[in-house]
This record gives sequence, structure tokens and C-alpha cells, in this order.
Amino acid sequence: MKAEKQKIPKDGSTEERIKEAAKRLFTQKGFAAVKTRDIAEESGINLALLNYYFRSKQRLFDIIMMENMQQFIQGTIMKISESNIGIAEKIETVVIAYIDMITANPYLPIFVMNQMQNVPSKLVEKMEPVMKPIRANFIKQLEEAMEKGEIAKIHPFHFMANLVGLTIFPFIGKPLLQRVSGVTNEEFATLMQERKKLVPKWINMILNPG
Amino acid sequence: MKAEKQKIPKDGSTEERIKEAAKRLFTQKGFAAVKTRDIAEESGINLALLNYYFRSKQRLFDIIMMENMQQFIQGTIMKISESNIGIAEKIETVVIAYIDMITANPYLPIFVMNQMQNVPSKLVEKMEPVMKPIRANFIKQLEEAMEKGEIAKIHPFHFMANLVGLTIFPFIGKPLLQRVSGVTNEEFATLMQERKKLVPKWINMILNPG
DNA sequence: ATTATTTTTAATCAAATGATTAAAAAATTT
DNA sequence: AAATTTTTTAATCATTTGATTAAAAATAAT
Repeated sequence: MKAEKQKIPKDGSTEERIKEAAKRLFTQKGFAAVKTRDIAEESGINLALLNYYFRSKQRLFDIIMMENMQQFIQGTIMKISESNIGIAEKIETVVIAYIDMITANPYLPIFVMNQMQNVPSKLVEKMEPVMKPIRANFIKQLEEAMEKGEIAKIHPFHFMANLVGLTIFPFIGKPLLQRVSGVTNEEFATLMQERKKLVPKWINMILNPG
Repeated sequence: MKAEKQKIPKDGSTEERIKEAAKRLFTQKGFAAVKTRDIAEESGINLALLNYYFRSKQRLFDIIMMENMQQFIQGTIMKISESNIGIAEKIETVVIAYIDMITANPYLPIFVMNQMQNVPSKLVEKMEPVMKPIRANFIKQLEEAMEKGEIAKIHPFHFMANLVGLTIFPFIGKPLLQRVSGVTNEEFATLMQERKKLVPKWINMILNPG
């Protein structure tokens, strides 16, 4: 009688439409600023369906958050400790991947930064098994490259802060930077494409001074 | 009869204590996530006093937001277009000022970035008179330095994104970067002090390649 | 076709939340 | 000291908000 049924949300299904609306809203505004009625309206469904499919606002948010975290980490951090090509070539690949991914999901970085700030220890626990091997591989490869003399000595934190900062900060700071430098949305898009080549060049200057 | 009285909030006054609590909470969690009762509890006052002194949660938030914006802009962007010393020396001064200011107010950058994202046009209007001269001065000085051959050609947006990104992103991305690089809070503080010298050096490498 | 199951809806609940009020307490003025 | 004004408190209001329920509609199974 209890059929252990597997819900496979078909494309365009109600469940999927709720999730998509929730992702748009939560990612842009965060948990507290989004009302369940906003999600219902945005997805064109009856309010009760949110609870029918996802039990509660919190559970729905948790799903979106995990997906966003995974997407961000897989799209950025993970790539840097993944394959075993040389650092310099890897940076080129990674920066391009970052910029493309974030261009398609501009609110992702600041959402992730906000979530990490208010770290619920539950999230930390879930992330640790993912982060640990990333950390190990990344530091190992960096240290090897430094020992081989391929790059100058640099603390892994500085390296990561520079790489991630130069690549994703422009998206986080977009409204501010546009206002300071007087750049339109179109110009911004062009500048981000430019940075695919510029950031690796700059990172290399930092890693190979003189 | 109507005495046109000027409220001068003395130090430690109720009004001031509410504002301080509100600033801590709003800056860290944003408008929607903070309840008026949280502010009352945090400042140890009766809930009604918040409305007595500030009329509404929104008005109190607006005050905090303007103060935060002003503090951030004055502590960062404004400095870069202020005096007329050479670019290189100015960068050194500015980076030190940034890092000290943000170390003392670690939640300020992400608060500002969040506010800029959800730009209420009212905020834009209020900021424009402040930003316009900053933009003009900043671009003028950059272009002059490029013409004099002091620095390589670079789009003002890239320059600003690099300078601000390398300086303040480590604070925004702190929880993530710590988790990736395995750095403690104490080490983080030390690394930020290191960056006072490193960031200007890196910026100079970018501006003067070869 | 009939029955059972799943999905959707409208109405409603209970708690949370921003705000107000009237009275008390404290401070200031006269 | 009495009167006036300012500040604080407890109680309460009205709305918002997350969630539930019971019934209707749609879909699938028999």
C-alpha cells in the first residue's frame, strides 16, 4: 500500500516551477526578505502548494541553498584543485569558467558570501567533507609549484584571495564600481570578457615578479 | 510654545543605545532578518521606545544605512580621488586606510554590497551628488597618470575593481577563504596586515608591467 | 465507468511582528 | 513644591506571514 514512490519532477511541473521561482527570489534577496506569498505569486501557484511540495519555507530554502553552494563551489573553488595541469594553465581555464558561470548567475556570489557569513554550523558540517579534499589538493599543488620554483612564494590564502577576488569581486561590487567608473551594463559585460585574459595575466605577474 | 527643540543624543542616551544596537544587527543581518524586538532586546530597552525615538523600523534602518554608506564611501572610494599626490603613493595610503577601517567594521563591505544590489532609486539619487565628483576626480587623475606614462593604460573600471577587490574582498570572502586555505582568525588578522604592503606592490606590478 | 489517488483551491488558523495607546515614572521648569 | 514636560512601561491592536485543513478538481488505476 505504501508505494515508496519516487517523485521525479518533470520539466515545467508545478514542483519545478515553485523551485525555480524560489531560487530566483531567495538567491537575490535572501531568506528573511522573501515571503512565501512572493514565491507563490512569482511561480503562479496557490500558496498551499508550497507547503504541499516542500513542507516549509525553511526546507525549500535549504534545498535552494545547497544547490547554490554546490553550483558555486563546483564552478569555482573545486576547479582550482581538480586536474593536475600546471598552475598557470589552470588559472586561465578557471578564470574563464568562473566568469562564464557568474555571468549566467550574477547573484550567486553575494548569496554564497552572505550564507557563509551567518554560518549555521549545520552548513559547515555538510560542507567540510567537500572542502577538506579541495583544501588538501589545492595546497599541495601550490606548494609543489613553489618548490619547483615555478611560482614565487605566496601564502595559499593570498593566492586564493587574489584569484577569487579579482575574478568574482567585480560582480559583487558591480553596482558600486559602475557608479564610480561610469560604466554601462553593456560595457560591464565587455569588461568582464576582457578580464578572462587580464586576470590570468595579472595573477601571473604576481606569481612571477621581475 | 513650540520650542523647535534640537535633539542632541548624549553619549549613552537611550536613543544612542537603540541606534548602536540597530547598527550592529542591521549591518550584520540586513533589514528583513532583524525584528524590532531583537533591537529592543539587544539594546535593553522597551519595544515602544524604538518607535518613540525613530518612528518606525524603516526610518531607523534608513538612518543606519546612510551612515554606513557614508562611512564606507568616505573610508574607501572617496580617498582615491581626494588629494593630489601621485597614484603610487596614494594607493599605499588608501589600502592601509581601507584595511584598518574594515578590520574595525568587518560587516560593512557586504552590507554595502547588498544594499547596492537592491538599489532603491531613492538611494541612488542621494548618492549621485556624492559620487559624481568622486568619479570625475578619479578618472581625471588616472588619465593624467596614463598620459604622463606613469602607469600602463588601464580602464578605470579595471583599476578600481582590482584595487577594491584585492583590498576588501578578503573580508567579504573571509569565511569561504578560511575554509579553503585552512586559516585561523588570528592568522587572518596577520594576513590582512601583510596585505597592506602586498596589495600596493601587486597593484604596481599591474600598473607597471615589465 | 467507477474507484482511488494525486493535485489544486479557498478559507482559515495561530503565531509573529510592526506599531499604537494610555498610564506611570522620571526629569525639568516654574 | 507644584506644574509641566519628557521618558518609559505594559498592554493591546492590526496586519502580515507561515502553515493547515477540508473540500473540489484533475488525473490515474481498476
